[in-house]
Amino acid sequence: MGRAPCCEKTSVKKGPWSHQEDRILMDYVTLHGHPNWRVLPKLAGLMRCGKSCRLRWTNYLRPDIKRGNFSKEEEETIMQLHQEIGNRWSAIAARLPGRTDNEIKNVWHTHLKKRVKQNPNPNDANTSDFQQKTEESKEQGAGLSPLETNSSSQASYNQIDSPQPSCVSSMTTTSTNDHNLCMDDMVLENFPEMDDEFWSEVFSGESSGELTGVHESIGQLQSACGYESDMHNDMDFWFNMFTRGEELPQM
DNA sequence: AAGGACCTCAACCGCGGCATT
DNA sequence: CAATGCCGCGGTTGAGGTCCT
Repeated sequence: MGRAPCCEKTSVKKGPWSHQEDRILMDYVTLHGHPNWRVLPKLAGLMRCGKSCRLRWTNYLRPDIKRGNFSKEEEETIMQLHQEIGNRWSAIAARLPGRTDNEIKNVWHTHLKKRVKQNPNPNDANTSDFQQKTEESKEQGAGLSPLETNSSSQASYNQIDSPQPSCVSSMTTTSTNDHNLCMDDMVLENFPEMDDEFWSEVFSGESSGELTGVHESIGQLQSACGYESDMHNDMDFWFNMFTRGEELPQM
């Protein structure tokens, strides 16, 4: 007997995620967590396979994802770890906070593999011709890296019903604009760890109305953004924070 | 300016491992 | 212990963007 299909292929939507689907998934996971990916789409009202939802969440919607170009340090780490443990992307991702295995895999296949091929010693990788060439070509191209181009073209993400994933990247692709505070930098400074536990804690006290320390910080952040802290506004608040790149005030 | 070649990366697929029944 | 179900991983694909001629 073969393995049962992960979902009913007929009634399942495939392909790029729409803005609305992102919102539904994010709202649902934020409120209820993801105890069972298989039934989650049904409960959330999404015409997606559970796997697809999990992938979307882990690769894009998760709030602790760091986006933007990989730093040299990160690239070196990837090359070193790859040399040590091979194609174990998830293990490598575990050593690079905020990076996903998919992202690392892509970077490996598109850049690092070639670089390593050309220069097997990772320590010398920085000086390889390939990297110079790559960086040169990146700097050309209208003066924007692909990601920057991406995020700028998606600056009006909330107006476009586009399946683009970089709702988060518009905030976290930082460096060029100090005014656009990086969500990671800003929030992580205030909150030690934003993992699943964090998020469940964030919303766990909603019904009781009890504010934990985390809630207080969030409350401050929300009021600084002009939000009142109630259930409905929490939803809008976090949605805007993570998907629309709403600018954060200094705390 | 056009269009073909190449590159990037989001998303899908299938499989293995582990937990549960 | 076998069957079943779910999750997570790694490989692969294909659409869209960019570069080159």
